[in-house]
Amino acid sequence: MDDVGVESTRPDPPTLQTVAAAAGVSRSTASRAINGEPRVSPETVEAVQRAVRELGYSPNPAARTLVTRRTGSVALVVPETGDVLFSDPYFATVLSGITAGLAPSGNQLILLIGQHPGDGNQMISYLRGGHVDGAMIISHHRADLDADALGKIPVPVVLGGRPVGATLPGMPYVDADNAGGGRLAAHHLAGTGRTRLGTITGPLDMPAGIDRLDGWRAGMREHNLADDATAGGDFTAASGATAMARLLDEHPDLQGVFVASDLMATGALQELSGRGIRVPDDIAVVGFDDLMFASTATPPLTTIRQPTREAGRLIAETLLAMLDGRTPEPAQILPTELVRRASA
Amino acid sequence: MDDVGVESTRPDPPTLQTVAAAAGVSRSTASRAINGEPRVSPETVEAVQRAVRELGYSPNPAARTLVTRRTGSVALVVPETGDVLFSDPYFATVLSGITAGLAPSGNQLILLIGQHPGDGNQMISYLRGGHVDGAMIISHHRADLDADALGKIPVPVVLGGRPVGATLPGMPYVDADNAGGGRLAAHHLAGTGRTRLGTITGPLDMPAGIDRLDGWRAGMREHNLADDATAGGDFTAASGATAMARLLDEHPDLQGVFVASDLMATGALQELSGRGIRVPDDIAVVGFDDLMFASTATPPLTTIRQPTREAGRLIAETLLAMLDGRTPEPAQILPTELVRRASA
DNA sequence: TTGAAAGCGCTACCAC
DNA sequence: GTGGTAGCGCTTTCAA
Repeated sequence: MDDVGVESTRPDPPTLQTVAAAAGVSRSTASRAINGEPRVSPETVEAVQRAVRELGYSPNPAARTLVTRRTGSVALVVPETGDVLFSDPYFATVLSGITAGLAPSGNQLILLIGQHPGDGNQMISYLRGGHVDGAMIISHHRADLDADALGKIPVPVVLGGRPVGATLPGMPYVDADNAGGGRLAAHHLAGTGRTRLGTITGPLDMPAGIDRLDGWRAGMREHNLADDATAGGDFTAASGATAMARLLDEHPDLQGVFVASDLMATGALQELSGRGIRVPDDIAVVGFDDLMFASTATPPLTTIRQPTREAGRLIAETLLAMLDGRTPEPAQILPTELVRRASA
Repeated sequence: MDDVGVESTRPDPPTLQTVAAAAGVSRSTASRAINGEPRVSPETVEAVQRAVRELGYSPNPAARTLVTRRTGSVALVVPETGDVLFSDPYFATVLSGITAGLAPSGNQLILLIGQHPGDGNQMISYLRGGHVDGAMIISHHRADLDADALGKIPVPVVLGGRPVGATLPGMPYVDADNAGGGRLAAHHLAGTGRTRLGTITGPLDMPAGIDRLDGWRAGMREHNLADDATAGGDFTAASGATAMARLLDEHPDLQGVFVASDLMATGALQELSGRGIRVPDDIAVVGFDDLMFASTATPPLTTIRQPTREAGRLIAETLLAMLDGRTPEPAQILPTELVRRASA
């Protein structure tokens, strides 16, 4: 046994060559056996598999990507800072749907999280670099979607949420029926006989913020009610409390409020409780999302349910379809529904 | 202009060859210019950069990785399901530290999240595949650390948190002084004259759970107090409430409680408030972490602060040092301190 | 069913 | 300071 190189330097990992030699076949055949191609004899497959096992071989992904032009991974882009991302259960839920949808394909999910607000375009350069086969972009704000920049992404992209302020040909999106949900909230609150109603909106540079407000206003109009009582939030609990305070100060006669997310609604409930205002007796509250918080809030939240997990799954499946060369629906809208609990 | 190929098929992206030709130099020179190597004439650099810009060239990462044997990315492994991950601000904070620590190196962070509890070993196979240059593993449970499996990872690994139930040579870790923090909590509560004290622990298959309990018990012994009142949680708010309920039922004379995380403490506070028990008058509460929740809780939490963000940064920097060929300290322990607020 | 050989795009060594 | 050339590990024609 030659023992060159006394240094305990890490040995080179086995290559396809090593495996082929050990199995007594050529590299080509070894490759075919490993990739499960049809025309390989059973005993050859067996021999190769044994060699793989014994050598602890695993294919070099870079080499494979170089020739197949497939990386086997897709990106999930979230142009929010980690703080926001991790404090809203919406993300956990949509992410679980995405991983579920992606699972059968064996693709690896690469999560790109914003470091600083507004560096969405920096992420886009990552997508252009050929690191991934496709991408999903969720929770985007208007500023994140520079149509020119997005257009240069050389891989399929699916959006979670309608793009706002940009036309993006060939870039399908999956969204909930936010406007329909806003209308549902309006109808429900108006249906209780309350007439002085207001809303706490999401960020108005996001489709989820804009469309829920639009739906709410449409509903108000249908009931001939004023739609002027609004305060803006940013989907965080703190902003919900602040907005609630402002709404109360400006409209002391308020009887009901539609809050555009459950997380903000928890903040609003806290503000109401702090002021000794009873829910729903004094003011009725309707939320949006129906995740976690809604049923455990005090009182349990009446809310508009959107199928968040299902949306995640659909986003992933749509991307997989595109990777497969199929052309998906340009827009897939999921229904929302009212869930009655105690708060309204 | 030849117009072969009528099909509007996506044109091949430019390669180094294309750039070199456009700049009137060889591939070698173009490569050096692009990688900022010293010995290239300024005018050459200029010409190459212009060609890059005009062609919209970006280097093929697979080809680069194949020859340099560096992927330019590192993995963050979190063997928790998305739900847990996204509901505890601990992760947001440690993640922000990690991205900050990684930033100067230009490495891309790849987040590997558990899909099902206990598939930590599946992630390990990803690490073995040569996709990344190194890895960080945080929030690991005993079951996630199979020493044999980890030993086969061919890249540097840094652990966030002391490994439990396994000796892992060459695998450094960064941790807070959890035991010290537990003792601090014991001293503080005992120092208020309360004698009937209990604790809500974290998961006892995690170092953070074990060590905080050990420290607490040591502190209790030093004050000659009984340490039998304990209930176990899993670091979620819900488990904190459940454990608090159990503790109250089993020890009606309880005067103070140390809860091993702020998130669990919020659950405990809710349970106490629901039973009409006043904090700190009837029962004093000390938490652990000092993130977000602690100061906004009702009442504001007295807690043991650990430098979470700093830990994240240190984890990243330690990994970078290893990628650089340096040998880091096998263990880096960060100090904890008592933060006095209203709850104890 | 198998093997030989070309080549994916890039870096790095060597000469000049 | 620059160019030629070999080769990273793999898949994929093309022949046999």
